[in-house]
Amino acid sequence: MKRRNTQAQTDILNVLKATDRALSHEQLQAELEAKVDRATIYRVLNRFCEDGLVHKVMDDDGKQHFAYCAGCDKPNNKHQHNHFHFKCRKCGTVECLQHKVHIPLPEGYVVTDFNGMISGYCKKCAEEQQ
Amino acid sequence: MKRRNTQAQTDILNVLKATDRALSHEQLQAELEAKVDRATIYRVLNRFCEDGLVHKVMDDDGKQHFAYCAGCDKPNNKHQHNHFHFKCRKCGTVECLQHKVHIPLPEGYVVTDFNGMISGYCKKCAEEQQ
DNA sequence: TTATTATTGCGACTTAGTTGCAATAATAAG
DNA sequence: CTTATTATTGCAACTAAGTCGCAATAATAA
Repeated sequence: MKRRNTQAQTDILNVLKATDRALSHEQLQAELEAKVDRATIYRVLNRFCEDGLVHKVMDDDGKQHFAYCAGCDKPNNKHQHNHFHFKCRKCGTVECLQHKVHIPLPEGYVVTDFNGMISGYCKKCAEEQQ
Repeated sequence: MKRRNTQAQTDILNVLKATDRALSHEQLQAELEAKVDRATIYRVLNRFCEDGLVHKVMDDDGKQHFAYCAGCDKPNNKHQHNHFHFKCRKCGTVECLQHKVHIPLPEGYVVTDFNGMISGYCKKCAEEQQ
């Protein structure tokens, strides 16, 4: 199953590369100005995840967000997304936090994925709040 | 809006108290042997969350899980769920990890919620794996 | 230029969770 | 104990996110 170069894919990747945020499908579609089909966007994003180009984060409403892998660790060719994300309850942006975490696991446990999400108010929205 | 004591509520709370796991709606319903309506279960669980009796965790498939608050911090009457959860990809159980985390946030940011989920294989399933 | 097959778009579908509303039942009032 | 109040329940309908099958399209290879 060899990958092909398509307009949809480069468009989507460009949108993701142009921001340091993790975008929801909705936000992505808005940026793309509805030029790409819903289902296609999801399929492209999932392919990107498989290829390690992008990582997926789940917010606490159960919505997927996708971010271009910029500052992700890659020890021995394996992607690691052991950083947290912050979601602002007001403006809805999801951003990657720098801080890397290592959680000690009970003996014998094997990790495959990491999903860390903190919600609250970003500086701008917190100030506007009262 | 005063709370009332009902059968459904005590049943649900008892199921949650009887385990150290975070249960999905599905798992809970199985334990209850379908005696309680789907919508009611969700409503009861959300009420428990509001009252700080239970905490909600999102797994990386976007599914909610609920756990009785046993080892949760309560500094000045405010609940804190700053611990991680581990979800086994094979048996599907979600358990609370002891390790508490503190993530440094950019200045001016305000935290309201914390959701940390690690996926992989628990000891039992990891051993059975190969 | 043609053949192969990955990718797309469309629509239908699934699953998790929510909501409106009438019926039920826990508590308060008499 | 009886009645009134209203929180809670059950049901069905709904919503929203994400997936899937399939025929049409379009990258790449031949």
